Amino acid sequence: MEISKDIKQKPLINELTQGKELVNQLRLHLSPTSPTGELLIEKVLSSFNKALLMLNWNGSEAEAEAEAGTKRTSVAMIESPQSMSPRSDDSDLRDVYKKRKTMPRWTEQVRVCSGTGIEGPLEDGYSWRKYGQKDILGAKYPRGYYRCTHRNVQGCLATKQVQRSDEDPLVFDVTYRGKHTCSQVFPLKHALSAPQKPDQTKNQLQPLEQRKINQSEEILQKFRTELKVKTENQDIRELTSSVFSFPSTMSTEHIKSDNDIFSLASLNNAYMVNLSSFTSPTTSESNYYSPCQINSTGGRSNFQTSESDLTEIISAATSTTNSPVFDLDFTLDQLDFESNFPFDSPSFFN
DNA sequence: CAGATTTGACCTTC
DNA sequence: GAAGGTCAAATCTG
Repeated sequence: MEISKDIKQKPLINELTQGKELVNQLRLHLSPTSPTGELLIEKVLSSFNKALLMLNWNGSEAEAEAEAGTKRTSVAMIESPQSMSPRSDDSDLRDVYKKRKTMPRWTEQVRVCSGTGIEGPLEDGYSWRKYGQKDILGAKYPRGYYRCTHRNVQGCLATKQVQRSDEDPLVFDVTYRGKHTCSQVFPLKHALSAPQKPDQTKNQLQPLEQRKINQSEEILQKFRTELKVKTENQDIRELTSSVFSFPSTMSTEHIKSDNDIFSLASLNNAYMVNLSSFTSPTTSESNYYSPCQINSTGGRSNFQTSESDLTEIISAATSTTNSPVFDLDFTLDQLDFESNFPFDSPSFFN
């Protein structure tokens, strides 16, 4: 019992740790003349710490693991992408398997909402290409193998495996391997760009910079929305609703500062872990799924929509009343999407 | 026609 | 030898 709880919490703890790390990086690259920014960072860090505390995390274990993962990653990533070349000799192929073993690896369980009308799969900000599928012994459903679309071009070695759960077909185990080294700052072709509807000229008319800002906000919105997903136990739900309520003012302001380290790429990397994409999870499925969390804008109706619509909903992020019918009942507090919410109010953290 | 998916074959690991 | 993971040719799709 306790063990399974640990298993559930581990990814969350890793995420929080990574979040802290990123905030620290942001701090380093924040203009020293921005006391407001510094204050906000303090508060975000405080929230992360509180969250970790709530998880009864003593800090050593997860941090060590997260760090190990990072280091392992960097080792793996430095290697040249030769493995993508066609197998020319045996040593090349063996390298691939060696690399596979040393790559950081983590698993996420994601519950999805089924819907018959969903037009397409939800993206996680990265584009994946399916390169294989395998029937797994003892598993009802085949396992799908995906790798980064930019593997050939940029040598990005990130891969993931999507395995549908036997017990609950709405649950997918997503195993990620390696981190993205590709510069998919905005792989927005699908995920983060505004829906390319003919009548929606918002993006087309906006200057590039403004679009970037909006996209950043979308990412953060998505980030905090996604983080709720994993909060399958109610204790944490409360936690996330406060901890991850990044005010949009902050996101805009900070990302606009154009500092490289807390680039959108790293942000993307940070939240990527949480966003499991379901690009055709299994070939045998005719239904498309989208993670429930995407629909965590507080509503209650059985929500069937395209990914474009999802993006729209996320970016709109106002006061819709849709929500999944599944047991994951993340009703977001109104304040979550209230951009004017006094995030820096002292009472907020008390 | 380019890029994505499918699927059988092949490779490594255990 | 079985199982998991990857490759790559064939096929599909927009």
